[in-house]
Amino acid sequence: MARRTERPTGPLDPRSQQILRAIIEEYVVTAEPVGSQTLVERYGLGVSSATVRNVMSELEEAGYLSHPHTSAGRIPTDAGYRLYVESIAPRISLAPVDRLMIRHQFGQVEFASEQWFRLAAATIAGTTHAAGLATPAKPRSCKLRHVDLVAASSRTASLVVVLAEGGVKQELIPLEAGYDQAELDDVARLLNQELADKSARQIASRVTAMTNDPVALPFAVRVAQRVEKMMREFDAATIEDVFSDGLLNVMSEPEFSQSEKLRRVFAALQNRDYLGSLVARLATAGDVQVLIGAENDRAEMHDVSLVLATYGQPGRALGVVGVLGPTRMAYPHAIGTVRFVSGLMNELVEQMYR
Amino acid sequence: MARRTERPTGPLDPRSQQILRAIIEEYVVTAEPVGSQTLVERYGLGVSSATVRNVMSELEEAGYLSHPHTSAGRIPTDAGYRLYVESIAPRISLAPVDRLMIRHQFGQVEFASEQWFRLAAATIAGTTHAAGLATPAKPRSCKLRHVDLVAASSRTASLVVVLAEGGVKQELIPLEAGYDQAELDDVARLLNQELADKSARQIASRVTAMTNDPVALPFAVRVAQRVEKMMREFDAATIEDVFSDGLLNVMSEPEFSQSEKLRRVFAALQNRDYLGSLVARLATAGDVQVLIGAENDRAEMHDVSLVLATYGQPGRALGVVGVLGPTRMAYPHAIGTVRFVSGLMNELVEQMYR
DNA sequence: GTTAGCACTCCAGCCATGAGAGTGCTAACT
DNA sequence: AGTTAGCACTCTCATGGCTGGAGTGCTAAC
Repeated sequence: MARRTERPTGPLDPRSQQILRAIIEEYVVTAEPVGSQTLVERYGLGVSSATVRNVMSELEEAGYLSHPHTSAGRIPTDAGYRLYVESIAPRISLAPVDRLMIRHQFGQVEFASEQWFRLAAATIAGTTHAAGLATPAKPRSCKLRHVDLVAASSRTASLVVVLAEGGVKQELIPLEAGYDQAELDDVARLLNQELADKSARQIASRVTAMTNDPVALPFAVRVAQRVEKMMREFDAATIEDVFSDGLLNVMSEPEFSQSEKLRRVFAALQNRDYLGSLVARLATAGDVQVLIGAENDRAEMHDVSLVLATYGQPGRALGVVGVLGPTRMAYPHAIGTVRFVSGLMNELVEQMYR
Repeated sequence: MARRTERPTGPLDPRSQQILRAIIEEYVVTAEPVGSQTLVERYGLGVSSATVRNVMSELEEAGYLSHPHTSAGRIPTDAGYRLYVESIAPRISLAPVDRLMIRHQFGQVEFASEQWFRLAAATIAGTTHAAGLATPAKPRSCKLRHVDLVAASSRTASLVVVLAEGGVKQELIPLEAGYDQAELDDVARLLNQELADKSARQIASRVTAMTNDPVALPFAVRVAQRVEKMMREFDAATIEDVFSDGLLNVMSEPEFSQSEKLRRVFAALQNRDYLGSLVARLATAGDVQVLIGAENDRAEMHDVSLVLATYGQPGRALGVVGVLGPTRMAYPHAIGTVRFVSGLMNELVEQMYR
């Protein structure tokens, strides 16, 4: 209680910061509690282990470190990582070697935009040895560009919907009567007149009008309803498509050798709503965002950290790239990688949309 | 050595079979070696534990059972499971409850064929509590139906390729000059004349002809090359798209609580070639195929079993559905489910392609 | 061919033990 | 006042011996 007054409330003095940093960097590689001895040995601190112990106990009291048990070394708390990340984040930039490697990988794939985000996830997973996440840059709300009807067999047609923003979706649709391609073209032309360049909402109202129109061709109405449904799906599916790569990397981390925790993480990732809400949160923030352990809303994610950044243009298309790894993660490298990749993706999107 | 002559070479007598079956069924639920005592208690064998012990040691000598150590119960070997599966496989049919449930789930999704195979994987994972696998029914080799060029921005166009078999693929393509939609339509019309209803091979030769044609429009040639590339990808990507669901289920099995083994399995699954070769093997077999433990080529898969079946029509489109689980797996239910789902998928494909 | 009985084997859990790592405190030093 | 050496103390982890129990394999009797 007497010590209460000593509790540091303001920013840490430089030495404490240095020690915190050393502890984190040591722990990140060893995955074992760090003792005062190892610290003075491996990092040139210029003080004795006793002094380090004093500092460590202050840091613990301030909430930046914790003790698995008495007489064990310290491990960083989420707050410790947070402080660390904030102190280093602004001046992180990725090593030239890594930049070069990533650039090279992106050089391979041309303009097949569908593939960018997969590549981003794979690249991130590769260089960080954690899991890479990426979503395609889906437009906010999209307009129909063009509808296409192609006979696939005598009983089915393929309905292709193309968006102004470049997306495309295809479904099969049954035909009762023996429509031939010319008739399908007529229907498609009609629908394009009615629906092209309209948003999902506008299409919905046009389609209800058509549905109630007694002279409308029933087949055309059916197709129109289908188009409306597909447009609705486009709108809803902002982030449905999270691509992840390298979850296996995370599996081999020692803290996840008992698979139960990781199982929960996987399960949480499959929940689309969760990632959707994350992106919503990110959309406002400019730079790389780091969510450490318990800073994640979900209990399942309390043992992992996320390093995320958006890419694309706020008005038009927005996607997310990021890293998922243990809280004991090489943050500088992860942040550097995510920052660099999101920048690269920005350029690519820029190039794409003029 | 004296016993050598007693070694059973022919089929097992009924009682031995019954005991083998009981051991397997007990082991499948408990995941612990099965002793002679428990066996006579829980299964009405009508003989004493000593007799069971005799039979068990015969079964072990024949290679159907094994011993983790002396004085432990028996566990089935891969050969034991194999015998068991073969003895029950022909007369397995799924319980009406399960049939109903699966039918119901398939009732929800309409004609969006793209989604069938995902649904199949999810359904299988759900009812078997193991991992569900499914590939889309990709056509053997496909013909181009139709090409579409739509301006996406002043500098990019969206190139949509539609296959006769109903597939669709989209990529962005850069425009240097300020093409407008009318010009794009012209190019598309030209390409459709040249390339429609042709296979990937035929398109390739047409495109080389165009490339060498001095009067051909450079932009049209570029697009044609792109189309050719996309067609090649369609052809190559027979099985690239394996959808798996419920790998988490397998993670929670006791034999995989040390995650290393499972990690290997996941890694093997990511290798497309492996699954491709599996499908090739399957294509010839009519019914459900079961691959137990070491029967899998890959060492990584020696601790898991696969229950697989094809669906679709041999000539046209072929896909695979299946279960991946521990060798200690509820085979009857898995086989029943896979058989039923593949039948259902057959019907759906039938309906689709007339 | 089947069964009861029994010796034997091996594992899993338990406890005690000791080494090692690391702390926290106190008293001396600068 | 801050730093350091010294030391007692705590806690974990690996080791080894011990015991109970489960299950087998064998033998002799039915």
